[in-house]
Amino acid sequence: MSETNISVPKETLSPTDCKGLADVLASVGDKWTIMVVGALAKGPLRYNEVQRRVSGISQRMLTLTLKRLELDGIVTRTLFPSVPPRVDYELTELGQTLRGALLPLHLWAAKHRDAIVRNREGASGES
Amino acid sequence: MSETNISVPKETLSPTDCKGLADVLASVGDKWTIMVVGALAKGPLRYNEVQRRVSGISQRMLTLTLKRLELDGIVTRTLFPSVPPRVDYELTELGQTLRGALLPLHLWAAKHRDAIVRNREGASGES
DNA sequence: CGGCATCCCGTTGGATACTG
DNA sequence: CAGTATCCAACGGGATGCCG
Repeated sequence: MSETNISVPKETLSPTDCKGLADVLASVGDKWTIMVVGALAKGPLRYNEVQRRVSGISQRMLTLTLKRLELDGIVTRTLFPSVPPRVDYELTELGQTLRGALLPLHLWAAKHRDAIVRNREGASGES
Repeated sequence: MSETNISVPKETLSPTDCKGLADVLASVGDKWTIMVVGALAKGPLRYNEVQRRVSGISQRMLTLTLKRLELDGIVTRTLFPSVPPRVDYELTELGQTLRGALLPLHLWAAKHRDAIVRNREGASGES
C-alpha cells in the first residue's frame, strides 16, 4: 500500500463495492443535492428559503431532493403546526459530515471553473 | 449573526456563481466522472482497463465521460499508433487536484454507505 | 406557506451493431 | 483494441394546478 500518499481505500474497487459506491455517489453527487446541502450548511432554513438560495431549482426538484435527503438521514424535517405552516430543514450530524466532504469539491469547482470553461471553449471552436 | 446575510466564507453561493457552480458540479459530480477519476488516480490506464475497473459502465458512457474529461483538461489521451492500437488515459495536473477534492467524498460515500442504505430501508418498510 | 399530483418533453444512458 | 452510430426505454425535470 502507498504510505507516502493518502492510501486510497479500496480504490481497487471490487465490482460489488463499486456499484454500491456508484449508487451513493450518484445520489450525493447530484447537483441539486450538493447545492441544497451547501445552502443548509449555514443553519436551518425554511422550504422557501432553500428555494430562494438555490435559485434555479424548481419546486418539484426541491421537494424530491429534500425528501431523499431526509430519507437518507442527511437532513431533518421539522413541522411547526402554526398557521401559516412553517417547515424547517436542517442538516443532521451525518449531513454535517457530508457537507464537510463536499466542501473541497465545492471549493475546487469555484476555483477551477474558469479554467474548465476556457478549456471547453478553446478546444472546440478556436480560430 | 447566525444566518442574517451571507456572512459565511466564500463557499456561500451568490445566485450567479451558484449557477456556474451547478454546471461544473453537475459535470464533475457525475457518478461516472467520479469513478473514472478514481480509477485513473493510481496512474495511466488503457481504455479497456478503465472499463474493467469501473465495471458497471457502458462503452458509451465511458467514451463520453473520457471525452468530456479530456475537453475539460482533466485527463490526457495518448494514442500509440501500434497494432492493435493502444490508448492511454492519464490525469493532468488539474485532474490530480480534482482527484484530491473528490477523495473526501469518495471516502465519505464508502464510510456511510451502510448507514444510508439502512436509513432508506428502515424509514420506508419497517417490517 | 408547504407540498403533492399530473402532464409532457428533453436528455440520459443501456444494448446492439458496425468500423478502423 | 478502441472507438462510433443508432435505436429505444427510462428517468429527470419544468410547468401547471390543486389541497392541507
